[in-house]
Amino acid sequence: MFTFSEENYLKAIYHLELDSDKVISTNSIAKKLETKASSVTDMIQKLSEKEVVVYKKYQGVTLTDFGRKTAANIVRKHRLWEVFLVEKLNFSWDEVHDVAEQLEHIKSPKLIDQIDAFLGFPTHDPHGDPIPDKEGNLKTIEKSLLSTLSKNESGICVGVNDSSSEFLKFLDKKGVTLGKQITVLEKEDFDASLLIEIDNNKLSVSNKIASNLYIQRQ
Amino acid sequence: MFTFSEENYLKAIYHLELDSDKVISTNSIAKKLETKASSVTDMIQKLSEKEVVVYKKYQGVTLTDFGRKTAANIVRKHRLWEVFLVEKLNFSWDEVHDVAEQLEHIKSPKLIDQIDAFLGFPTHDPHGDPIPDKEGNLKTIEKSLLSTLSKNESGICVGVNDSSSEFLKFLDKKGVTLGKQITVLEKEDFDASLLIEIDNNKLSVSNKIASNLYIQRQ
DNA sequence: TTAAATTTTTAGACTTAACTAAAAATATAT
DNA sequence: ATATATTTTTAGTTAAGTCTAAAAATTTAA
Ligand SMILES: [Mn+2]
Ligand SMILES: [Mn+2]
Ligand SMILES: [Mn+2]
Ligand SMILES: [Mn+2]
Repeated sequence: MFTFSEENYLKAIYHLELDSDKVISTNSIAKKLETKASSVTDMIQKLSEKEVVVYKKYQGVTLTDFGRKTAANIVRKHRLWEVFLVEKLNFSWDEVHDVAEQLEHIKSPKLIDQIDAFLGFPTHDPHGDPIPDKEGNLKTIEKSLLSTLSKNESGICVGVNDSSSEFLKFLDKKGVTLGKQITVLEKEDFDASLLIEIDNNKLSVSNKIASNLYIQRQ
Repeated sequence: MFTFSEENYLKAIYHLELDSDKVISTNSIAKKLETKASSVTDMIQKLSEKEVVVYKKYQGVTLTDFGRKTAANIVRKHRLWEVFLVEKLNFSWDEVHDVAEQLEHIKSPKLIDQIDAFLGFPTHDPHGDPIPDKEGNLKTIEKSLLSTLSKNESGICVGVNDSSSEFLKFLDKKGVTLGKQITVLEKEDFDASLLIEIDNNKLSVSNKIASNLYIQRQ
């Protein structure tokens, strides 16, 4: 079994590997966990002892298969709990992350299996992120940042890149939620902002917004 | 905020106070938490600093109002989670305690309020124990140990004194569950065993069983 | 009421997971 | 290729929570 701290390190390394497929540096882990590089070195050495990461001094770290599966399982729990909170307990998508950060560490295989079944085996969490299966596999859907769409292209809003509470609340205010159809009406060269159509309304979105919204092209 | 360890100490003291209404000794806490008296002294001093207990060297400990409310809230969470696991996730009453021991430490007022509402504001947990309200008050129902009933008395099974998995599984096997009507047909002087009627069946129960089952007389 | 037994506290040590500061290794730039 | 900058590791502290062993206080028994 792993401590909370070990689980958080595993999850951080897992996420870093997913969006870089390179060896993960001490510093990048420190940045992600808002801790010091020296603390990371300590923990990495322990995780290496426990055979969840492969580590050579100064060479960064990679997850072993066992480590990756362990990490995926934590992410699985995190995302299933987020679905539960939204679907069953009337949480909004900007409120669930912090609670899920706690709930993901609860140790009970039966509990998470039952939550999964209770929710009807969801495949994605409230932010559009895929839920790893029990073996740790996740099927990613084809999705593109809104900022990469051309004029007149359209698609369905399927996820967010930034899932901070601020961004999510902003989207709520603008009426942008997952599942909505979006069409790019204009692209401004000047500031890379977009004029989009959503719910038969025109909405102007900055490049910052557009580079944090995932669209499934159609 | 309190650490897991502090919360467990608070809960232990709370339970000890409930079934003794005396000042609580260092040793009794150590026994309940399966730890050493010296560790208890350390922790008690910290809890005293935090003003959740009143402590004078060698004089034992009592909860302050704030401490009692804090402890009751942990028990509230524990029991609501137990109800959730049984009612919504198909756990049996002998499986829920260990998971609830973890879940009771999750910090999110909204979460527990929503669970409470989702469950329809239950008043008792799967073992018949009362669920403290948000102010920490618990209303206890009139109940007696089965062993205290006389011949020909009857009542409803409303709780267990021992909620170990072994005892609960044993009760399941014998068909004894909360809500069932029980009538005492015979009391044996020799070994204090009882012959009871339940579901139109006769069942012989030892004194050990009878002193761990709560009955609401009728 | 003194002695023995029990309970409780203190002192000192250990583990985990942080931190800072300094040393060592690696990467980058001249 | 050498100097500089950056990254990473090591060494040494700290705090929380536990432990054992010993001292102190309290309770019980003679
Ligand atoms: Mn999240
Ligand atoms: Mn999410
Ligand atoms: Mn319980
Ligand atoms: Mn219970």
